[in-house]
Amino acid sequence: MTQKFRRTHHCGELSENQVDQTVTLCGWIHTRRDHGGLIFIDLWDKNGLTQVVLNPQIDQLAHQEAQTLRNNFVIAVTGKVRARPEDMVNPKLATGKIEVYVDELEILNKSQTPPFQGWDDQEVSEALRLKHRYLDLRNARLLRNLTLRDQITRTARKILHEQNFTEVETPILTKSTPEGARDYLVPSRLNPEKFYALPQSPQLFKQILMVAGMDRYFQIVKCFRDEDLRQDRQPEFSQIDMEMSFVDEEELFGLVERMMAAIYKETLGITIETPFPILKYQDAMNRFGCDKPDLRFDLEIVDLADTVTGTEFKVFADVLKNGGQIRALNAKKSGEVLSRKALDDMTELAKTYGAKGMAWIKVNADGLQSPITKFFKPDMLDAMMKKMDAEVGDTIVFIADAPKVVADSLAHLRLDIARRLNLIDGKKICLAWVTEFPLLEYDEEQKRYVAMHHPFTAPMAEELDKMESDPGSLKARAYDLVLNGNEIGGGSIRIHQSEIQQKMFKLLGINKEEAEAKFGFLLEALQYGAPPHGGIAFGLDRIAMILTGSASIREVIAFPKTQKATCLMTEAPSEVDKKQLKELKLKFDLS
RNA sequence: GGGGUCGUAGUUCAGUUGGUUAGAACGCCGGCCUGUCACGCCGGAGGUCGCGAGUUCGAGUCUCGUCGGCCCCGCCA
Repeated sequence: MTQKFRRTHHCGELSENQVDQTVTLCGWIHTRRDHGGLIFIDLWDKNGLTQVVLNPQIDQLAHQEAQTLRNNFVIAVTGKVRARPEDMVNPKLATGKIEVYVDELEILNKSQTPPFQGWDDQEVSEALRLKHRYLDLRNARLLRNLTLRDQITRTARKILHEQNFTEVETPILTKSTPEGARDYLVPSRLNPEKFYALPQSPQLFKQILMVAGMDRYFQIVKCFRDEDLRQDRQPEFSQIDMEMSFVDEEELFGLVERMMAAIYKETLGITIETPFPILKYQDAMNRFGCDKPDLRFDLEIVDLADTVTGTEFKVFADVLKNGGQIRALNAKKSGEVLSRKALDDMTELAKTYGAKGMAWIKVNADGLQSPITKFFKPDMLDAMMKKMDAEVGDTIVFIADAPKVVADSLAHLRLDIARRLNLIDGKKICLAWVTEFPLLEYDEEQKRYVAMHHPFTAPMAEELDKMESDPGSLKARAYDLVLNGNEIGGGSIRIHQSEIQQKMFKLLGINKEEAEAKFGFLLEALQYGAPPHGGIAFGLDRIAMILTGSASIREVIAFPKTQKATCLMTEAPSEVDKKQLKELKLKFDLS
């Protein structure tokens, strides 16, 4: 260190206890108030602010030098801690009862005028914040977010180590595994025309660690998926990834619940209830229209098919005839809030999920108000209203369409209604397991089944015999952990027998040669004493986002990417030297 | 691939029906100031209105294209 004095304290830790001590503080000039005679400086580091005072009567030289100081300069000051007189105490500052009278001032570095003061809570465009992330990260909110994130990983590591887990690193340069998201590819110089892929998850490696007898593995690990970004999706993100041998759902759930409880306790001081409720996939879909329901409020979907069977209302009749559904939500006591305009907006929302429209009935004191009541006979209308438990002041919204459209639309309308009616208690924490997912989904485009979770997920034991006869009805030993309507983790009990794994590939339309080429190493490993095993992976960024109450995942990532997957600070991705391309034997097709 | 929205001083924004020299606040620069803590007072500098076409006597304002930020659909085993 070339500076004259070594730091003795952080800004923000001095109190009346250090009065009369000589201290050295280092930090950034947050604000400077030059009174001509006295100069006050609020000196900042990540621990807080301390006011330092330069008085020409104490040190002429330091005071003179302080006149050249500007915001954002990095300085070291040495001086005596003084108690502030009663009337000069600043109650807004943690260190407001003291100040440091400077004897010596050293400028450690100057600074350009920054484009914005990171410390302030002034609204600055996110693009500018990302370009100068080093300024932005000084903001107390972001510092808190990153600190909380650190507390999450620290707690997870602690709990998992206590439970005899070992953290093992798996490769970042690995093999491209189709089935799933797009891979990020890395060309291999030593193997021209061949590529590594960045892992979408350490899935296969952690299973192989189980074959190795590692017994309990975890890793806090970066994963990569080359898909479009969202508020809660980045191309590189972090997982708390774990896998256990000789485990079943019950044991795994218990362990995860202890980990989540510890995380809430350590980060926010909140005690959460365990065990978490378990919701079957099909029930979640029927009641909430999605597999990650927000359980902080009650509003549930009601099926009206039985009630409206035989209706002459063409829209409903046609949907029923074509195997569709008619389902509805009752927005209780929404009379005032769900105006005509609001209902129009909700219709637009439903349309984004493929609905052709949204029917509604308002239950007014003087009768029903609706564009569709005229199409129904009174007794059918009565039956519908009874089934919906409709009372004066309620609004019923209907979606009639194919099952997927009905589910998607109503799931989002449910959230929309909750926001409009203020049904969500922000303090509530609703964690739940969703289980018994279908093993397979039929992909219309590819005309084949694809794995809903991934192809290594075990089917439920009692259904093994159906693998050939009725694959579409198979259920998986897969589970998601849902927190306030967000999927924060997902996993499964895996297939540990190579015969079953091969059957699974067959169901997915992956033939022997293909399976061999893509996953041969796993199939081989499964033949050498693979224990029964299962695991789960948590989205660390999402958990941090929810625990910090952040609006976006970018608020809990130090250096996030934009929606076009670029980094505004480094300007990655960028063009590279021709020489580099040549070494990699890469050329672009410019046709 | 598609839909929406935003882009004006360093920053956050205003800018009327298309009309003279594009404004404010904060920040910045200079001066004054010994108890401020969002210090105060006085003065000053600072603009390719994202970029490119077009319409018009005249465009920050209207049209088209394009680039970028954000939100969403598709996509995300």
